[in-house]
Formats: sequence, structure tokens, C-alpha cells
Amino acid sequence: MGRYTTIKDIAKLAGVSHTTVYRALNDKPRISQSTKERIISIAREVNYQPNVLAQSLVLGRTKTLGLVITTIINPFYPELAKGIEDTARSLGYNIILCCTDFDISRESRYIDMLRSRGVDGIIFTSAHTHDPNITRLVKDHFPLILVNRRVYGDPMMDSIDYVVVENAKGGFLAVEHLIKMGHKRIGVISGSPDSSAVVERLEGARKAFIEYGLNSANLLVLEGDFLKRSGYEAARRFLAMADPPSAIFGVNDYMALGAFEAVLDSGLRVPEDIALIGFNNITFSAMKGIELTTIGQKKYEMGSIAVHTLIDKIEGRDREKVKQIALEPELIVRRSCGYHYKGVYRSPSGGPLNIRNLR
Amino acid sequence: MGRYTTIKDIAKLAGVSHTTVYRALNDKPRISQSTKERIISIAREVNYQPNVLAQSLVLGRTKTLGLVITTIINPFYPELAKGIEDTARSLGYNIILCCTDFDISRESRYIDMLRSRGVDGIIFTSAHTHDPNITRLVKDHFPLILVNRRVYGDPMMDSIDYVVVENAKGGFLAVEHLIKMGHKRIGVISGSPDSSAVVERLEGARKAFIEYGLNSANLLVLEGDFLKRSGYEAARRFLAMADPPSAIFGVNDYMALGAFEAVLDSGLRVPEDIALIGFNNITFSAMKGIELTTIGQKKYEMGSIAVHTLIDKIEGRDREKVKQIALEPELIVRRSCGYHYKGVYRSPSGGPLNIRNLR
DNA sequence: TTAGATTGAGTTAACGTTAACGCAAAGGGC
DNA sequence: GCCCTTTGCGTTAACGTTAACTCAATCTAA
Repeated sequence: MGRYTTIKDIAKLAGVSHTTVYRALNDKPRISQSTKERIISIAREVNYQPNVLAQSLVLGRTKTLGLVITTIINPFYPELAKGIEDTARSLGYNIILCCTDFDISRESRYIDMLRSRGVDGIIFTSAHTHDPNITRLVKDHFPLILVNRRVYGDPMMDSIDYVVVENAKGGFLAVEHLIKMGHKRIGVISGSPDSSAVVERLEGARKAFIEYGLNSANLLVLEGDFLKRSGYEAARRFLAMADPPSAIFGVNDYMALGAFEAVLDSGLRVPEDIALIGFNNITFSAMKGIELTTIGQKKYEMGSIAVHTLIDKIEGRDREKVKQIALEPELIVRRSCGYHYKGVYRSPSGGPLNIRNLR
Repeated sequence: MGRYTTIKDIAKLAGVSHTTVYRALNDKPRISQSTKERIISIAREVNYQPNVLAQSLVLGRTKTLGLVITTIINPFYPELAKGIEDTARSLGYNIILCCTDFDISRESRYIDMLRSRGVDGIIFTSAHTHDPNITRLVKDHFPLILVNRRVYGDPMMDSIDYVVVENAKGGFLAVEHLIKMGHKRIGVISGSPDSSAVVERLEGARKAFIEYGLNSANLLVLEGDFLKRSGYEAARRFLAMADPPSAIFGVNDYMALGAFEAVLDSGLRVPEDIALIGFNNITFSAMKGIELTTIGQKKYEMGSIAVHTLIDKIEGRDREKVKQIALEPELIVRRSCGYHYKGVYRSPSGGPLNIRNLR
């Protein structure tokens, strides 16, 4: 506040036209060295900062990106957001944070707002494989990139850039690990099937069941909402079944950790009584006392790659190329599924295995 | 992209002047009902969205706030940020996310950027009690609010709005709890003394020692950096002492959880061998398997109150009043300090207490 | 010497809004 | 019927940049 110093103020001080000031401050030709220096020193004196709004208006770009996520409360996003923010900053871009809370109409309003504000591009991470908001943006050739999700539907959608982890492969690895640990009946805590990540992880899970000759009827799926509480509730429901699964795969760690609590609250142990595997490898999964086995993905890198790709598009590099990047998932074995030792499956305490439903 | 529909485009379509369009779309008087309706329907047809940049330029406000935090990786901030984002959105404001990574010069550059971008106000959460950046902003009467921190120094600083928790009281409660549990030698994992929250929490801790007649020499302080890893390392150093403390107070949960891991990695148990208390009550502290006793504070509310107060100032309400709000901390007893049962201190397993250094 | 290029500026318009002002036509009160 | 107000517009300028265009003075090359 208190009004800014403008180029015109400096012009007045220096007794020149505002264009001359502009030339001085932006290293443009057609100005003598002496006036240039004089102007620059005046600008420094009054601590001149250009008005980015005015610049944006005339240049038609804001050096700002929108980041659309569901909720920052899900620990997956801060880790992703760090990669995004770091990279954006290093490239001179700012981030406007938008949390949709899983509400597609709120997403829609956010998009309108972001476009009104002239953001140069949008990073989408939230759910919804068939997102009309995205469709519209693509039709308008608005620069965007999807992270950790894909959209289906229009053939046009095939040209959308994205950065994901090989979700199907990750789902496969998770369930394969459980199968190798001897589990034959597995509960999956899924998220909304609107999320491509969920669909693909489930797909991978099923593929593992088939590949290992198991009956898919023993792959039990309950739907959560990606948040911890829903993982808790789903796990309770699994445990209350007449023939409960001996292992649970949470399609994200946050729900898996909810399940972890549910198991303990039920007086059971992880992994002695029930095995647990997650997806994402959020920081807290590694905690002693939890040690969730999970599928790791490079969240920071994903964010960083997304920003680079998006900004490349915005600044006109590789305009034509469609960038669809799938990173490798990685099985991270910790404690929550037990482990093999000398060919024998053991509970982590080293004692004999004690999984009720392990047949 | 693909260029926006502007007010002038609509004017052309409707065969009127752009001012008339403006009047129609903004419910201004001096326009007939019929043209108004005609224009509105055209605007709807072409999906007109006003250019916020242009609006901001002429109105001198952007309906945007800067949110300056250290790093979104610290789980305290997402919870706070949620309150901030929710509230800002509901009041029609956007948030630009700025992570300083504890670097005051990066903070400085961010502030310049935010001001260049004409944000209407800034929310500060990062460290540094004597922050020259803040001093400058206050001198310029730039709207700002501090969350979870205060600044000292200038007498001018007394007029800065802030929302905090009663940190001294929280620190007192934490250490008092440990003392009541029988601990007489306590390690504190502190953060940078540049953080007012840290200073005040330590102050509270010392007050408890004094009030309970303990020797302050038994209040051991090691400095961390607010992140988990540093909590881990500090705890290792405590445990390696010739006469280690029997309890550790982490000035934030994130470091306390690092300490938790360090204790377990050292082959000791929490709380049987060593008690642990944190501060902030982040989501994961409540997890089964961790159950960190901690000082709770209303993070979401803090963010929400901050945004309300800041926007009140921005929009000219209560301009003169200084709003300095301190919320009540709350002791949240879980498992990590053990508990009293029938007047006898017991380890959570219910067996006899086994704290090595409890005298 | 002189046409042509170069230098060092200034003038003007544009970006898309908001808003002050102007002005003719219609309406209203006496 | 006259004056004054109101209505329904249009014109113009402003916000702070960027940038195209203009123009005189100086320099340069034949």
C-alpha cells in the first residue's frame, strides 16, 4: 500500500519520458550509457519494483500457475507440492493453491477464477477420469498438465500431458508381494473409481491375482475416500466379515494407515494377524512403530517434472509434442507384511507366523 | 489462451459501448432493463469472464493473499494451510503459496514478488523474531498478519496483528505434565531461537521447572530445525549422554516423532524407558502405534482467524484496532508419557514402571 | 558534401477494466 | 409550457506497463 513507485514517477524524477526509464531498466537499446546509469541509480534509491499486474496485462502472461489438488490434508500432496513449488520458483513462476475438497463444481469455479486471473497454466492432481472441466480447457488449448491422474473419454484427451507413476504396475507389485507372502484372500481399500490412479492400481491388483492363478472372488474391494478415516472404516468392515481377508492393500498410504489403526483397535496385530500394504510411501509410513510396506513413487520428482513440462509448453518449447510420462513404482518392504527369512515366512518378531486366515 | 472475450467484444456484438456492457454486467444504474438483459444473455452465450488482472490494475486490489511458510513438508503447515485456504476462498480471495525453506533472503525475494504482484496482504508463519522483511512491510503499512509467531524489536512491532497459541502456557503444560509423571531431568528438543514460538515454549518449560522447585540445570536443551530428522538426531544425542534425561519434550510434534524413532532405534521403549511429549498435535501423533502425548492447538481455526483478521484490515474494517489473538493450548494425554492409575505411575502396558532415569 | 544509417530520445497507443463526465431525450411538477 | 430531474446511453481517461512509431541530431561512407 501507500502507492507504488512507478516508471512514470522515476521519469519525473529523472526528467525524462517513461519510455526512457523503461529502456534503462530493461536493458533496451537506444539509450545513452549516462542516462541509463542515472535512471538505474534513481530506481534503486526509490526501491522501484515493477508492477507485475500491468506487465501481465500487456504481455498476456502472468508467470503464475494454478495448482489444483483435492485437499492439502492428504499427506501425499505436500510432498508433491514441494516439488512443484520449488521448481516453479526456480523458473520464476508463482503458485496459486486451489483445494477442491473433491467437489467438481468447486473445481470448476476455481478454474474460472484461475483463468480470470490469467494464470499461464494449471496443474491438476485431483480425481475424476471424466472431467468436463478438463475437457473444456483442452478444447480451449489452455496449457495444463495432469499429475498422478489421467482422463479418459474424448479422443482429444489423448493429447493431454501427464506425469504419473505406473499405477497398474504398482498395484501389481503390491498384491504380488502379498501373494508371495502367502496371502490368498486380500482386501483392497479403494478410492473413488473416478480416479484413474485407483482404477489402474486395482487393475494391477487383479492382474496379479490372475497371474498367480488365484480366484478373483478373493480380491475384496471396499471404497474409501482417500482419507485416513475411510481407511479405518473400510478395515473395520473387512475385519468384521465372516471370512475376512488376511491382508489389506490400501490404494494410498493415508487410508492404509487408517486401516493400521483399525487393526490395532480390533486387538489384532500388523502383520502377525493381518498384513498391510499401502501406496505412495508418504513420510509417516516409514515411522518406527508403523513401518508400512508400500509402493514408493517419486513424488517430488513428479511435481518437478510436471512443472518443467508445463512451463516448456507455456513458453513455446515442444509445443507439438505430447508428453506423457510414467515413472517407475518401487516396492518398499518394511514391516507391515512380515517377511521371508531363509525361505520361511516369519512374523517380524521372529516368532512363528500367526496370520489367522493365511491358508 | 485463444484470447479472452472482453467487455469490448460483447459491446461490439450488442452494438453498444463497452461502458454499457460494464453497467449491464455489474448491476450499475443508468441502463434500461431491456438492453441489460440482452447484454447479459450475450455475455452468458460467449461465456464471458472478467479479466481480473485489468480489474486489479484499476481497482488497486487483487483479492489475493500471500502465504509465507517455511516448508509445506512440515505437517503442521498443511493443517494450518487448510484453514487458511478454506477461509480465503469463502471470502473470495486466492492464496499464493511461498515456501522460504528457512531462508530469510528467499523470504525477502518472495515478499518483493508478492508486492510486485499486488497481493492485498501477506500471512507469515515462518521463523525469525527479528525479521527485517517484516519491519519494512510494517513501515510501509502493508497489511500482514503473523500466525504462530511474533516479532520483537521495534516498538512499532507492537502494532502487528497476530494469531498464536499461548506458547509459554503450552510449554508449561508440557513440562508440568512430565514433572507430574515423576520426571526430574528433561531433554528439550528446541528449534531455532529465532522463532518466537520456540522461545516462548522454552520459557514455559523453564517456568514449570521453577514452579515445581526443580533445578533448571536438569532442563537440557538441544536445538533442532523443526524437521523430523533433527528430532531424531537430538534424541540420539540425549540418549548418548552419561546422565540422559528420562523424558524428552519436542517443541514440535514433527521433531518429537523423530525422537520417537530414535528411542526405538536405540532399543528403548516409549514411554517405558523414556517419556516423550510434543507440541502441535499433528494428525499422525494420534496414530495407534505412536500415540504421542502433546500440546494441542487449533490449527485450522488459527488459519481461519488469521485470514478473517487480515481481510478485515484489507477491506478497511477495524483499521485502527490491533488484533493480537492468543488461543488456548491443550494438553492431550496419550500414551507416550505413560499415565497415572490410582495414584501410581504406570507404564501403559499396565506393568510396573521401568524408566531408567526416573528417580 | 551529402545520402543514409545510427543514436537518443519522445509520443502515442495498447492491454481490459472502472469510473468520471457529458449530453440528448424523456419524464415530472407547477 | 417551462424548468428541472432522471434515464439511457456514449466519450474519455485512468491504472502501469510494453512497444511501435516518430524525429531530430549525429555519425559514416562514398
